[in-house]
Amino acid sequence: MLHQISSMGISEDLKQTKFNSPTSKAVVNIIFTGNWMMQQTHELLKPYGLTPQQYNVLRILRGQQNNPITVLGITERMLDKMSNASRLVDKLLEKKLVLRRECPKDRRAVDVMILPAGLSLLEEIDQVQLAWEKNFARISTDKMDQMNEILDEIRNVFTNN
Amino acid sequence: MLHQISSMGISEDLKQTKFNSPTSKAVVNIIFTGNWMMQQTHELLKPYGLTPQQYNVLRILRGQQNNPITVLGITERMLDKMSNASRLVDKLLEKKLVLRRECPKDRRAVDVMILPAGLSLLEEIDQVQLAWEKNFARISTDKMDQMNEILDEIRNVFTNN
DNA sequence: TTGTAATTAATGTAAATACATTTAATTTTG
DNA sequence: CAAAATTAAATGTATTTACATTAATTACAA
Repeated sequence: MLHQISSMGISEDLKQTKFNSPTSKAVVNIIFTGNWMMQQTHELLKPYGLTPQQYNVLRILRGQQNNPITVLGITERMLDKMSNASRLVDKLLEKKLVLRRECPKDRRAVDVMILPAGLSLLEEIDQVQLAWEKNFARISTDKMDQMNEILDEIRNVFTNN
Repeated sequence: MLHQISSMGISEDLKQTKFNSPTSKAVVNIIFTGNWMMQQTHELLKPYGLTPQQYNVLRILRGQQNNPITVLGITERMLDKMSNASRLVDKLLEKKLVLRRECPKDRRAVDVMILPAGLSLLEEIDQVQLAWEKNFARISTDKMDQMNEILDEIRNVFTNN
């Protein structure tokens, strides 16, 4: 069960705030909705003892399909690059969800792989995540596509010019 | 139906990721773009010695138009509710950007107001912020409006049912 | 009224984060 | 080859965060 942290008030405030332009509003709106979405995810993960960052790392490991990935590789793929992949892997190791060993090709590097326990935990969470996403069913696929496109475009403003 | 997301605009690291649906992608995309946007804002604010949270509080205070607001009032309006408004106000006080005094109507509460120094700092930042937003000029106002509408709709899914 | 509940802000704290530094291994250069 | 530069991961640390608790005041109910 997800709890809303009195979004009524904040959403209201966002509406009441006067913005100079749709762009000015978008900047605040994206940050705000991103925080909100992260908070929702956080609540969803709590029963499974994972932080959103740990979850993100686990999913990256799953995406490797049984191939090991180095700590640096994880860092490059993380949503929030500033977090410390080393310590996140520590946490996952404590929970026995991943395996860590020296990389044979380069002894500076460390290979990390997801364990079956990690995979089955992810599968369990997948179910809940999917069920939760049904909350958005009333928003059309077209709209979601549109929004994804615009978000991508917004970030690209800085990458292609 | 599986949607293969073509992600021209998606950052390098998310590019490979396959999503099961536009909604699944949207969840990650919103969090990721929110982090990205926050990071941009953070860089923009660094020269002025403000964290994004302190900046947010200052803007809330400016929005009060010379009326005091309590610490609780600030908390309710903050983008990230979990931060500690009390300590944020402490920081702004150290910088002599705000005024804090006991609320005469309720001695439990504390009134906070922005000082002229705070206002002029905000005005300075406004200039830079506005200049930075010009980076998004090539994205049409219509698109920004669309996106704002969809983001609002996404959050509202949980408030109206 | 008086005691109980509630609210408001501040404080305590364990953990997480941002960022710098260190250590070890590898690559490059002279 | 040896020295210097670079790279990868871990570690140190100050700050921030999330969350619980406390202290003071107000509201409320018996």
